[in-house]
Amino acid sequence: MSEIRVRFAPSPTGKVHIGNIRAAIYNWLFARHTGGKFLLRVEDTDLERSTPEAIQVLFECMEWLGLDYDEEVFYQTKNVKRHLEVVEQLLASGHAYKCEKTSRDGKTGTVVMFKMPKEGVIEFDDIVKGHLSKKAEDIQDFAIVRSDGSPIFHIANVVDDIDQRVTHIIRGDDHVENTFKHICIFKALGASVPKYGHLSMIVNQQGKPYSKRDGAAFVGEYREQGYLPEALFNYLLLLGWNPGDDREVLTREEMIDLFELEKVHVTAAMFDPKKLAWMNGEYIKKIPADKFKELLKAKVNVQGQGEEWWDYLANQVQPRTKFLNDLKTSCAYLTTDDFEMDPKAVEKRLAKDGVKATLLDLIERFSKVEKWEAPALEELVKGLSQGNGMGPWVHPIRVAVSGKTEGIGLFEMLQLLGKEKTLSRLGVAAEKYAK
RNA sequence: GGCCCCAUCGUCUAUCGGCUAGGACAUGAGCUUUUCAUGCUUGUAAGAGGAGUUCGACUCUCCUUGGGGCUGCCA
Repeated sequence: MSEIRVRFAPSPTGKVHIGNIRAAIYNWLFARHTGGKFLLRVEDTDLERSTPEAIQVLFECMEWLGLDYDEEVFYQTKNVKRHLEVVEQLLASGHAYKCEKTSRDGKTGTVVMFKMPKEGVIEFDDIVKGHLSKKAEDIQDFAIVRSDGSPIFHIANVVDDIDQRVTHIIRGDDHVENTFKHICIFKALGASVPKYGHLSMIVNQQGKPYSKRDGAAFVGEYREQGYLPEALFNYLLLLGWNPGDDREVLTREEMIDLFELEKVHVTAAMFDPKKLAWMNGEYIKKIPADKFKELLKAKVNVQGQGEEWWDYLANQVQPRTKFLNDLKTSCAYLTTDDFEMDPKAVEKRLAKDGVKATLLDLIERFSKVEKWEAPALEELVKGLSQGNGMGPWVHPIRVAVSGKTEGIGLFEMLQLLGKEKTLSRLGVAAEKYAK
């Protein structure tokens, strides 16, 4: 019984497309689930785009998502000699022939063509798409070596899969047609044909392949925007697969345990940034409190506060955060007195008749408070409202103190700011904005 | 044009012939006697169309329609 071996074989272009990385995720999960090996092959035959930097980006994306691979990285360019040897073999056995051809851009030269069978049916059982077949006559001979002598994808891909002893090829839908060709190469070489699983595409709202025009299409962009790798991983996994019950947020262990290629969907899936955002929030809530506090400290620059203060803030902020990158702006009022005032908020809550009097009254009352803590402050304002809504007090305070209409609990916010800052900001608001 | 594939709420999906068609995101309403980017309750919302098989079809078959992929000296 030979072990299961799968590979992720991207061509490094400097960016890793989400559809591509989903294929990597499925390969990885399949390998981990079955106890097989997950291999990384860099198809770097396009010398112009395959720079060391581009390969580095690939590695970083893999690592960010926790896609660790077994065995050494396999570089396609290092196997060119083998590719060409195999072509000689095909030439000798009559499975390939040389031919004069004119390319699209008008260059004429001699290429090596693979000779397709002229009759019969080529078929295979795709693990996700089911039985697929095609008449041999519907597939034309195709080039495997360019006129400059370099091997083409089809031959390189197959030879590498043979050399890496790949047993299952899990890749994008766009390779289905190639598969019929590749199977013929495997057979011509007397090699065993691997099993295939073709993944549907990730599409945009128009049902077209998801591209950079539709939003963030590359892994790096999600990283920059402050998405958690676990959230992207989980979301991409759900785009075409589910555990068979209502669970959606899954631990890595559950994913490995439950993943089955047979259950992967055949249909294309539309990418929904909103659901990803929701999932990111779910993962942010799962961050251990201590770790979240450290992340918060890194994003929000406030000096001279103790651990207790940070714990309190983190506790307030964590459940309301969907993107770590938002922390800096959502907490801006804590880091500087020169924070931005939302004009709409000012207009709605401060620039109204009577607000000035309210604020001045509050300043007077607040300045008498000795124990500057949220519950006491809340009691005070509650007393003012006399059982009616606290809106007339709460809204102006919030805007005066933070410049926004939204954020953490108001009284918690005041406690965190401290008495002095609260009073001075109420004063500024009364002078500058209120009527 | 030719070949191949696909089709359940707006979106991701459950259903492997018995369905009052379930869940999640989004969205509407309400509650949490302050904010919401938290939490809870709740509403709207789906089987493309047509034949057939069957006691019974979202589930099986065929056709139509619609969508996608491929058709390179790209991968």
